[in-house]
Amino acid sequence: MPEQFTSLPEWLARGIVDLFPLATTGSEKDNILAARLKESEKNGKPLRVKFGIDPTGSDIHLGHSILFRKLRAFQDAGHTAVLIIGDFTARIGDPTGKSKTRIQLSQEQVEKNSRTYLQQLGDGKSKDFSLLDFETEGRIEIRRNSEWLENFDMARIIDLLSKSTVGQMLAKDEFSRRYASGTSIALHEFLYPLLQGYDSVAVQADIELGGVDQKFNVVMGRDMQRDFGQNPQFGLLLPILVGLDGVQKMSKSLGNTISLSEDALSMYSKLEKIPDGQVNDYLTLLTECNLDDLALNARELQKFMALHVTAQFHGMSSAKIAQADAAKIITGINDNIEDVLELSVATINFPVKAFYLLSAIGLCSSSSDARRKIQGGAFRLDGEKILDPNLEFFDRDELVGKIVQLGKKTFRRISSQ
RNA sequence: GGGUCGGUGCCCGAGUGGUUAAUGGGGGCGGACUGUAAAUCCGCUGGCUAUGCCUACGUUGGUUCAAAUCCAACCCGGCCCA
Repeated sequence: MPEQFTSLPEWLARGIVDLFPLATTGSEKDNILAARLKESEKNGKPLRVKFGIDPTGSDIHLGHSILFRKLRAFQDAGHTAVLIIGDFTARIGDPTGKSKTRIQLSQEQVEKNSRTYLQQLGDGKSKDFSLLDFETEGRIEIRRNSEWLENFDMARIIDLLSKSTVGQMLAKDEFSRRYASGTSIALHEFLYPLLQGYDSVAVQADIELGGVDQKFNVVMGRDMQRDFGQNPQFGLLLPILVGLDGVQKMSKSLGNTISLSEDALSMYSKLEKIPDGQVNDYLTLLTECNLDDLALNARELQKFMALHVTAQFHGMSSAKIAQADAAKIITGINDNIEDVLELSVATINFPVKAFYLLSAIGLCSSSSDARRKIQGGAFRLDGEKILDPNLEFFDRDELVGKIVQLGKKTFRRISSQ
């Protein structure tokens, strides 16, 4: 743990890369987060921890989960998670990390995404099996920023705009890069950081969580709060999780994600392939495991990490089954995999050709794709490689109970219905 | 608003009247290999129950036997000028 965070409790300090303000002298100690936590404990007033999500997608992956885990840690310590659904700002699109103007989403789409998000975070579930605590009174507050942004009038907007400068905006990494490279920057994109900053004012945040790429926006929140006469929030930044490729950040558009909704086997299989250099980060950011006790070689460490991360979402026993199954797949002993998803062929009309089957069943994205995969040797039925895309199956019973394998990782057992 | 350059498949980027789903690279997927992986090598990388038929080079029309390639209008972007 970096030295400057040692005054913080372990649950809070774990994994964080930046915290501000960070007092360096005794006279400023009121600004220190540690002192603030103690004070809150003493007067029994929980801190309001802001975290904003833009409902621009519908799927939460492990990369998102590190922020939610930290938010949960605050909840468990008795504080209030203020989850802001950026239903209004999503319609602008956060320019952070974007090389081009984001497409503005419709209100219906945003609403739909929000619901899916909350569901995945555990709304309605027991806190023991969910990412956030929706159960305990006072631990969560869900706000939509359309609540206060929708009815901003022009005077208000101008007032907000006056609080930042073109220089400040152009100092922001993405903007300067885009400006320099001649990519368009629409004016409304400048509004995004200001509005996210204003969210902090609206909910009177004490702390804001964010990824390191959110620093600009979080700092803007502090500026806004100061301008509106509030005590500026603390900024607490967590690293960006690197994705499956081991290089780029985990992000849906890069296709290198592990989604929270994945089944245990697929989650485990992906995790055990995380490049060696990232395994420690995964352990730090995605588990509570104590790293000091681990004296494992690289491969064992990958498996250990994969097991523990998977266990958090599926339970330890399912994770262990996934581990055993994954080992069988790797060693080529595919016949008695326990935890294979079932696949129905009830809607298929027989006789059916192999390529059409794979496509209709949803394992391949199109029938052309299925043909290519089969010709490339990716398709096995009960371990037997099938290379002819036109091979016909004459009736259902011929297939029921068999294991369809596509590539190395995808296994499905054909069910009777 | 004026001038000018440009918009090509997931991305970058060739092509500039005529076999051809469109060179090349990246990414992705599949196969081999291996400690899973990475690296390397090989293959694939629009769609269709398909040995043929569709749809594709910003949009819409036009010229032509033939257009991503020529023309027109429109839409979008960069730069310069206002």
